[in-house]
Amino acid sequence: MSLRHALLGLLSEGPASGYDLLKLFENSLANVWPATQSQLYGELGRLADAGLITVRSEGARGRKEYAVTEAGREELRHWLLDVKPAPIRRYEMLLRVFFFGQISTDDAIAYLREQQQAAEAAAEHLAEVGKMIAHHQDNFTVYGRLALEWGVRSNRLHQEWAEWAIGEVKAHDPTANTEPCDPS
Amino acid sequence: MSLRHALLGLLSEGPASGYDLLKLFENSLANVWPATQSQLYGELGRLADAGLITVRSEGARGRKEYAVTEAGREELRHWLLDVKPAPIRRYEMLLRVFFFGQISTDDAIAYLREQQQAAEAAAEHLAEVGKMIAHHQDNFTVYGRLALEWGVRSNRLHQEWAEWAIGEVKAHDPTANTEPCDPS
DNA sequence: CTCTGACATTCCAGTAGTGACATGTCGAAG
DNA sequence: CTTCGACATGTCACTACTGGAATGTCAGAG
Repeated sequence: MSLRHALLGLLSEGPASGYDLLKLFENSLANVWPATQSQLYGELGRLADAGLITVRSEGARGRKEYAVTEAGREELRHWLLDVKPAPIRRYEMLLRVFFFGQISTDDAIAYLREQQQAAEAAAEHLAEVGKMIAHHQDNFTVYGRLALEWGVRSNRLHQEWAEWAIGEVKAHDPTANTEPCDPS
Repeated sequence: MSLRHALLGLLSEGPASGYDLLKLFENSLANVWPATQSQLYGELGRLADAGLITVRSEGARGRKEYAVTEAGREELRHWLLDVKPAPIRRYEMLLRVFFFGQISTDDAIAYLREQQQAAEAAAEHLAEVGKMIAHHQDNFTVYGRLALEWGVRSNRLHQEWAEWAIGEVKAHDPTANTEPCDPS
């Protein structure tokens, strides 16, 4: 049910069409809550049915400009203040780690290296986002920067963990690599 | 499609029934990939239909003991080696941060404090898991500890970020109450 | 004038996950 | 001998999300 609130939040900053919202999503919320076009339009319809938003005007090309209603604003506040965010529970990347026993030590290390590189790439992407929004000062961007910093730190964690995990895997099976291990 | 591979992975360590797998899940994989009972049984059926696992024997109370087939082992290896894990993209917690403009600074800070506490609680939970598995030495546990360490670091990140973000929010609106309940 | 590309919406089939319910067996304790 | 809790599986309705296709409008470039 979070897309619903993401849309209410975006519309709280000003009226917009489905198409506008789709564009807005791309370089902001999509980083923390992606949504496809079909999902977005569907949700807008349901939101309108529920009276949380209204069609403020119909423009050219069938464009419908939506605006939040008072009920919508209320719902958004309620969600922000009273509903606890669901913690993340699914980590496909970590799931595989449990099964390292099924592959060779070298393959496991290669997997971890890839993860490290993926985090590096993600860090570059975030740096770009940071540059793009560097001169914006709207509410949305100001607070979005908090999320951005989370991303930066998260990527660092990812990289450092992978480094450490490679060490652990090597220590557990020293035959895989040049690093010797004490034969007590 | 990850539950499929989680089950193949569990069965790779030895045959088990749906019920057994459900229990196994609880204190290991559920931390990185939760699944409900209905999902699990459903997936076992599909896995058997696909020939990736077979019913090795039927015991008392309708118990069906499943074992991986060669095709299943192959599929698991393929997934481990060739399929890139999907990165995490949904952070309900961060989504709300974008909308801090809709609530008071004090409420935003309270939200971040709650997040910090949630991370603390999660850290305690992981510490317990760590204690529980301290003396196990199976493959599963050994590699699971890598995932556990990720969790520990992740919680630390969560807490430190929240601390930092509170500072940022305060800096952005200095009228907010700075030391809420410290009478020193 | 025509074509292209951005604007703009709607619908649909399919998959994954949730939560609840229904059903039944077996061993052990009282 | 009954009842209770662990064992054990199956089914259903619902929601969220994915990916793709279909449809059409309008402005500006050539």
